[in-house]
Amino acid sequence: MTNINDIARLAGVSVSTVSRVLNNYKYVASNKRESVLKVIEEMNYTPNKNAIDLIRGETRTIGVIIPYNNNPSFDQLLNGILTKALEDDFLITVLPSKYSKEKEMEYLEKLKSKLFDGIIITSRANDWETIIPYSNYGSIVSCEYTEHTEIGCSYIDRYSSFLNAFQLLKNKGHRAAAFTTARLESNSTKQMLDAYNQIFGELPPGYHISDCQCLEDGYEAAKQFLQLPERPTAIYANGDEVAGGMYLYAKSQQMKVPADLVIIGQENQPVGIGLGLTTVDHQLTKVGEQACSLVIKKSRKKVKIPYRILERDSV
Amino acid sequence: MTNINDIARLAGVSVSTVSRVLNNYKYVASNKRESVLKVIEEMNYTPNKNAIDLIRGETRTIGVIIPYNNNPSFDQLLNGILTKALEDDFLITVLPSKYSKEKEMEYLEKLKSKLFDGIIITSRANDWETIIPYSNYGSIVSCEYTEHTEIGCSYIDRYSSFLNAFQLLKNKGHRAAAFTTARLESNSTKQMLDAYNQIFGELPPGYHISDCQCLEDGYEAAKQFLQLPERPTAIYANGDEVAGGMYLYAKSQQMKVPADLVIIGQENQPVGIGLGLTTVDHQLTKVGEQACSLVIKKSRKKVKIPYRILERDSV
DNA sequence: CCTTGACTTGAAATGCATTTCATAAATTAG
DNA sequence: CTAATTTATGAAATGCATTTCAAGTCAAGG
Repeated sequence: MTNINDIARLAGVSVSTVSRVLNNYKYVASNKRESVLKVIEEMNYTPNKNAIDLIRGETRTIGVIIPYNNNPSFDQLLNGILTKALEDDFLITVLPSKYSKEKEMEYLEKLKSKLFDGIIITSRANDWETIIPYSNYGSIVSCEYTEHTEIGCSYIDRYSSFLNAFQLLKNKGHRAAAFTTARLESNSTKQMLDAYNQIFGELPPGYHISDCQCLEDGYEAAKQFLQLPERPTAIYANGDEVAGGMYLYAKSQQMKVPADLVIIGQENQPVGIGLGLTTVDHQLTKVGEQACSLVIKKSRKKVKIPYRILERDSV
Repeated sequence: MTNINDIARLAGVSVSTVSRVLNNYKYVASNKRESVLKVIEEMNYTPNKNAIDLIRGETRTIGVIIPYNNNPSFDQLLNGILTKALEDDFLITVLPSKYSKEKEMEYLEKLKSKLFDGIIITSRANDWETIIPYSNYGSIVSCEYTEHTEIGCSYIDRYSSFLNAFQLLKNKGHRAAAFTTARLESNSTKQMLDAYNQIFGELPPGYHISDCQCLEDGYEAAKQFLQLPERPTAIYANGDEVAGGMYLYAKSQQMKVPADLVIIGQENQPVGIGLGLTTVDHQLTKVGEQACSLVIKKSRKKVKIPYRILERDSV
């Protein structure tokens, strides 16, 4: 491979001058600039990006930790992040964690090793205490709210959105509701339980199923809910695909939505539009865009993204 | 920042020895190894990955060119790629192109500049002639078939799948079918037109609408199709989300699927499962996995991934 | 005519870790 | 008890481009 020294030699100038040409520095005699460019062209030379990143100490690359790479919510976040990164000429490296603490640390180590200028954590397995020291090595932005001042946040007030959704159900005359969540130990699940308690009081046994991700999970969850002795009249699903599965199960039992069963979904996904499901749209694409914007600006601001409830025909 | 020289000095050894410890080289006296590790611990040292990549000449990072980052088909491909990359400890950088030739070249230049060990092209804007020279700088794998021996391929025989889908419709008694595609100038569209011609002969005017991506596009397409003087009895949609939109439009017109209108979708997406749409599943996740596997192995093989038709209730 | 500021250029230092080469000591084999 | 390995270590070269520093030229201003 030809490098900057070869170019300098062949063009009869110093490497400094070649570097100046490469970086469009003003003060280079035009004849020298010409001949350098000519040699670059002839030798088909491209500067080595690793050398540049090494000396500049930055890579214009952002790492994005996502637990699952086949999950529509994280796809929405990633979509927003990519859009913003493209605008500002940053690269995005996707870091799937499967909620493994070790994998997560491995990725944070890569921030420390100068591979990324910053990291966006869409969801995490480790404690903040473990993560925060790494904010010394690059900007870290979270898609979940945290008090810690070292971490920028682009977040949703989920507690409030859950409160609103449950209130909507209560207003329609339901005295309880079943619901699904993703990970049992997540912050989001905690907020869900709190919001439920706030609106409906005690949760009837069997009214909460966790680890739901996809349409099939929703189908199974609905089956379980509807086999309970006190079957729920309303269900909140943590995603429209999950809600879609519930809808299908209800249909298979000759139940009508919303007459026999009310379903409310989340994230405004295509299947929800298709089935006319009412949904709580947390606008994850916007959350992603904002997160990316914060990490690029090395900002530690806390930015709340508004959610909205899209009422369709399932409530 | 502390570097390998600092560690060497503080541990009273040479940088070579520190490097040996770092890379678990066998022949290091255990007492020296201990003291090096101790200093590394104390100084909270992490080697600079850019320096390592520079000298090793490889990054264990693969770039993935995708035209759209909010498209379910490309999400499926990416999903497969990420799964395989995680297994083999490679990183994935997502490179959105929007089918811009310039952006694409920019990304290929990054391969040349040693930022990536290889590139996966899920779909392209440039000619192969323009792309191929870059295969000298790293392995390039395409998710579309090409004769060029420089390029590895993990591909689907779309012509065959379209042939099969149209034959299915013909067998059910349809004498023509309308269909949607993504980009008009894509290879896939060409194959579609050829397959149509093979099965049904000449395409009735207005029976092909391009640039369809999402549910809303499908809704609009169905509207246009069903307003034609000779309205089609069957439609092939380039994606289940598009098909979902068609389904919705048909419903809005009090039409029954499949009695009044037959719809066949593509890629086995959640909305299709939800609506019970028959679909041509090209198994894009597998295509992605295979593509990633090829690029990691620097293989130029041509691997055909089998498709399958999932018959549900819309045909 | 001298000073000042705008140009122009190259040598050398810098960023950081790996790897080759040379050397030497300690074992093992014959 | 040699010869051949194995073990152990450091100096120096290597990968590559940027940036600072020093120094020189040239033209304009006073």
